[in-house]
Amino acid sequence: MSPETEPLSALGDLEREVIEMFVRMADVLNLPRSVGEIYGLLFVSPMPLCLDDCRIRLNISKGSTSQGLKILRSFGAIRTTYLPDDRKDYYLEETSLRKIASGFASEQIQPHVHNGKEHIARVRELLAQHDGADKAMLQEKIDLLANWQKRAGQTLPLILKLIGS
Amino acid sequence: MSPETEPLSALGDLEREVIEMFVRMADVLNLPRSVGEIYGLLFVSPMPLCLDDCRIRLNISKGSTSQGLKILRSFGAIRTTYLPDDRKDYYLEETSLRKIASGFASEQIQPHVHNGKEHIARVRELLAQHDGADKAMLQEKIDLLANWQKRAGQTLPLILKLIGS
DNA sequence: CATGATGTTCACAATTTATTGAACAAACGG
DNA sequence: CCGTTTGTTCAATAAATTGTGAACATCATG
Repeated sequence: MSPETEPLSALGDLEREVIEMFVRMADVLNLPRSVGEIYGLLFVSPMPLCLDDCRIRLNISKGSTSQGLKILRSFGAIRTTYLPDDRKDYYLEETSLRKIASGFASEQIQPHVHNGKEHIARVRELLAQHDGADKAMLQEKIDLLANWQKRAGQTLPLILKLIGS
Repeated sequence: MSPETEPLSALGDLEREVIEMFVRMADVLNLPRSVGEIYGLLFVSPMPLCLDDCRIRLNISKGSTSQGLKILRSFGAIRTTYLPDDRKDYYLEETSLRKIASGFASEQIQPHVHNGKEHIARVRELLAQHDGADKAMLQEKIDLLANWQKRAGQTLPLILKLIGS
């Protein structure tokens, strides 16, 4: 009569709706759809789930499930729990937005920012060698670019502070 | 001898390097590569460029160029200038990070956030109809989700303030 | 009008990214 | 050791995204 809640049953309307929200978030964050699905499922689930629970309920492949769980672990969006007398890994969603955002920032965004710094250094070298009427203008532009870079780098940690606990 | 600076010549090392930075930024922001290329070219260029200048120097198609300029206009990353005695549109990069970020936020991010609100309302409806032992837990989870949504919505404008002028 | 210059659109092609599933560890218990 | 359970990896495939270029609109000018 009432909708199923066991991990191996099909998804109910409410679960599907919540999962869809996370699929959209995944899209905004440029993560594979399956990552959103898995996190969403764990989020609505009242109990920790193992790889096969996720795979079966979401009807996705073993490979995608394994990859998706790995990505979610990589920025701390999920945690592992060990159930007694069970060899399988069970997963639990992290519910602290700050922790997730922080993990995401340091794993998926910082690398780009860091890389950007090296790039600017390289551009500055090239500018030193450069001769021409436009040199002054280029100097200004590159300073502006470095300034953007700096502000972006400062803003990230600030956002995390603002997001609070 | 010294590198070319005329709009119709091939790209110099410095230009290529700067453009590559913007291509990477485009990637982070989930925009097509060509959009990054076009903005980068306008950014390093000492003078406004028209569609054909961009197309030829970047060696991309007319279609991509037209689309890319449209996207950049859509969130105010570039502006149009009119040169006397010339029917063509010339484009100039916007150099205010605040303006660009603000345009990007309202054009590319807000829609998702807005959509999210409707979604939560729908989930709440479904929860009202829902019976089961897990109802209390789901209520908490959905409240948490709504809270995230709210904080994300508040954080966006705050970021823009922090980015300053 | 006819012409040429400028810019947009859109079906198709090329490219990139995600998913699948089978082969491969690893580890446990008999 | 062997078979079973669990999870990972990766080459092949499928799906989604981006780029192309030709056809089309627009408009200023003679």
